[in-house]
Amino acid sequence: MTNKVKTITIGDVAKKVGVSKSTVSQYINHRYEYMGEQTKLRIEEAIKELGYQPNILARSLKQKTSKTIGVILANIAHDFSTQVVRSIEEYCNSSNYNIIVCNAEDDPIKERNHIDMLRAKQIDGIITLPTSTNVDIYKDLASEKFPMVFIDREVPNLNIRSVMLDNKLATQLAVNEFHEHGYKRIGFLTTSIKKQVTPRIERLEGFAEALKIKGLEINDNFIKGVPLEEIPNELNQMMNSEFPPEAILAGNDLTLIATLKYIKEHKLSIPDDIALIGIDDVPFAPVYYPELTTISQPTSDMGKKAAELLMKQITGEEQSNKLRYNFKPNLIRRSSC
Amino acid sequence: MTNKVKTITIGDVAKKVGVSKSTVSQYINHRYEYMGEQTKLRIEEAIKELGYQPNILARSLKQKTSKTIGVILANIAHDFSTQVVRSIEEYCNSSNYNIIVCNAEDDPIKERNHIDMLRAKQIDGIITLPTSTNVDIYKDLASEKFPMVFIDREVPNLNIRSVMLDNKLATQLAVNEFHEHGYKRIGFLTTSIKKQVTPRIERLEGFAEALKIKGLEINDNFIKGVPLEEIPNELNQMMNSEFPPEAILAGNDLTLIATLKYIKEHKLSIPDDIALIGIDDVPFAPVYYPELTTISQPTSDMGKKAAELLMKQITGEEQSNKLRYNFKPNLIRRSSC
DNA sequence: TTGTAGGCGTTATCAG
DNA sequence: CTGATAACGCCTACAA
Repeated sequence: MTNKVKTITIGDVAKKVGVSKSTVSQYINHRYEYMGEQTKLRIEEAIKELGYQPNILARSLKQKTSKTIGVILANIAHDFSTQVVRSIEEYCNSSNYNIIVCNAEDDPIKERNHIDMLRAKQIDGIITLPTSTNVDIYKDLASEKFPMVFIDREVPNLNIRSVMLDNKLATQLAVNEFHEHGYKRIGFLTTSIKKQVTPRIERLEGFAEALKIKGLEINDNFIKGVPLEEIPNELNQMMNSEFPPEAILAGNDLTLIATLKYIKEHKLSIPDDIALIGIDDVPFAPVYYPELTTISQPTSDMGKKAAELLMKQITGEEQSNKLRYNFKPNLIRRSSC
Repeated sequence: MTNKVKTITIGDVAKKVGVSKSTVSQYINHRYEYMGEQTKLRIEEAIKELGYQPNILARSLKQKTSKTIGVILANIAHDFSTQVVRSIEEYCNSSNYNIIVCNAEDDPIKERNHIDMLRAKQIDGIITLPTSTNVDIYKDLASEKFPMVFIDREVPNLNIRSVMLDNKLATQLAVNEFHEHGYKRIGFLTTSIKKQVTPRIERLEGFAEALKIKGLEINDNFIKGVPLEEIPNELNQMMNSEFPPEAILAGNDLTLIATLKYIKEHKLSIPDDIALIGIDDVPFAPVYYPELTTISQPTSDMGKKAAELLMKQITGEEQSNKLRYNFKPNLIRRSSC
């Protein structure tokens, strides 16, 4: 075993100073009000000398709050995830909360394990990013009124707040942009396989609606949600159909790259052979040839909002009944369309 | 306050079944050996009915091990970081450990806070990715023999294992590749401002050595480690010098993108006006025009190794005295050079 | 095979 | 202003 130095406790400090544990505890928790200046200083010194560090576990056990929240990511590989995590962490740290980040790798089993683990660790709340299709996991938590916020997912009848992109608007922005440039046959590709999940539904709705408004044809063969590996196949089918799409909307960063790969391999040119817009403003968008037009999500605002909502739940602060917090996507016009 | 459902404990289960707490504890810890099949089943049932979940905090408090390790990232924005985290988590989860990921945002203060927090939470070990320059923080931990592994950083005389890229080789691969293509004046740009830190030293050494071997000139003005924002400036100076570099080695993903931006803005062409190699195989490298030659790091192997080494320290398993575990970079030849 | 008792390190209550 | 004492939920001897 590792030669762990004997853990030094509040008792050791107390003994050294010659006061009781309670007094030291007061000190640690900054309740100096009725504390002699002398004792205060002596405790301070003793703590330094002994290198004492409070055991948060013990505190949490007693206080029934761990000052920690869990963040479950569907897939940490998406830029969106890491960006959101950054702002969640920033917000939480400034409220003296810590976060435990979990990566579900798009695997519902892992997701459930993570949730169990987090609960067992007595975390005070959970922020979840879009994961798999199994939303029912969360029903129990919801019925216990366990503090929880979703990002990019809504579950009906569950009374859980969601921080969402305005998905309809996102696809509409794209379609309108395509339309302005004269493209008529527009495809929509994404890796989301979750048919029933809000973002997908909304994006499709927005997509279809926008096409309709512009008087463009809706072709189901050009609208696909498939695992990443199958993107090339789908593209192949689309592009080899009689009237192939002239423009493609890529649903996220990974889809975008897969599409670019296809385009490159088939020596197509953007936007002449095929126009392109990606949802998520990838870091290389402005340096690509041509520069890529994208729809950006306000990731850091979204993360912050989620953290804020969760904190309010945890602390029991008053909050509105609003269940959905919509964030506007932003079209960044560059040259791929 | 949130209407938390009364937490149900091991005692509740015991009461319901009509046995003692210890028996239930036995069950939870899979020590069925001397347990009646009956009791076992009844406990199982009771646990389900009550929805009992063990409180890991309490357990950790008793057992003095939290089955959790901390991972401190210098900056989660680097692809390298997230990739490493993924494999660390994978390894740990399979050993029934959890990880707490912290992002220092390149800020030493945040780093220190994270360390304090992690220790207070009684984590069993720490894996740290390259952070700031203040290595002394770790000296205390080292002297306590606190389980710890570095990635991409070595600290002399500290007896802490490090998982490293073979940095010398990385720059040599690049220089050799440049040389083979006939480039003579080669620049090296990176965001690392930590002068004393191993990777930087090694990369510079490797870089200089390789230049020397190839009989190329070493120009200090072409070798720069500056904050990301200043990359354009540095490039500007280099490119406007009398004999500007014909090739640039970008030290990481962010530097690469900044460099590409400069190149684009100045309408330079790759590799004719300027050849380019990036350390870190960015996801868009194969779809860029031209495809980008990169030096990839075996991120997932490195993460796994780090986790493995840490676990051995934690469990006290025998291990070699080797302090540095070197991983070979890999040149991915594409068309930017 | 199961129960009892004590303790892990902290905080809360209430008395002094 | 400070100190005893009893929890928090769990685990581990040891006893029965």
